[in-house]
Amino acid sequence: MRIGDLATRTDVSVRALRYYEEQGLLASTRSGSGQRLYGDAAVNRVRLIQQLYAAGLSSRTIAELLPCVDAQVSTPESRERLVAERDRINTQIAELILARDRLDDIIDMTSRPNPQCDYV
Amino acid sequence: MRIGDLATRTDVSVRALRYYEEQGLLASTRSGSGQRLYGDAAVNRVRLIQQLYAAGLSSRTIAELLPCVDAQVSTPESRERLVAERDRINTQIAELILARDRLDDIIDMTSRPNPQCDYV
DNA sequence: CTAAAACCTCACGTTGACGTCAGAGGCAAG
DNA sequence: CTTGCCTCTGACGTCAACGTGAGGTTTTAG
Repeated sequence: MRIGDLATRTDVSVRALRYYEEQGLLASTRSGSGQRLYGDAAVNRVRLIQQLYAAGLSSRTIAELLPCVDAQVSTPESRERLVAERDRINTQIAELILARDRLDDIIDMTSRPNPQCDYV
Repeated sequence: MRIGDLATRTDVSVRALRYYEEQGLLASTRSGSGQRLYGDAAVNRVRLIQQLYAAGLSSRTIAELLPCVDAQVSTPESRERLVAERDRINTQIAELILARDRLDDIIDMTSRPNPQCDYV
């Protein structure tokens, strides 16, 4: 498939896909005229990349991680890295839950008609 | 207290505090010579701001929200905004959990000695 | 055959939350 | 009174993940 198809299937922009390649996250073969060609596996690859981005990992970090995923092997260093990222995500989840609860409080607080303003 | 003290107490940079003021998030009185002065309440204010930033809200959104917090009143529009942000955070939490589980899988997968490589 | 749509490679623009440096003034201690 | 730290206001720098346009080639539909 060509880049436009992959973009449609993954709901990621063409520019982003080229960027992923530039960052070493997504490989492609080229047609005779130089157009990028992808196999079906690229769809899941892009989804994985998106998921890792969503988790707050940088291109650089993802680039260092993907070879482990591909080879299904991790060195002590990369494992340490993976665990560190997971812990960071856990921390971030906890922060988000706190913030959400805080927002809930604010919503409750400001939604309830203020007793001091009630009349009759 | 002066800005350096507030920075120390909240573990937020002096530059960030000035930025918050610039964005209308944090008020200060001024000394005769123009230095910013803060009351003790500023500490919690900054913490709230940090929490909302951590939740992914922009300065602009926070600026529109804080008056509601202060007045403990929300208009239908601001309430809608608050609920939308909370939902966004919930979505983000779900995404993070997915990503974390994915990372866990990767960690497991790459940590377990590969059976195909075992010998004797 | 031709026009539209998709693709290519530069390469500069964007955005947000600050970092950082410059140059100048303010303030408690010795 | 001066040394040293804190503070002030600009104002430019940063960084990441793309967006966007230029200028040109390729593929596809009719």
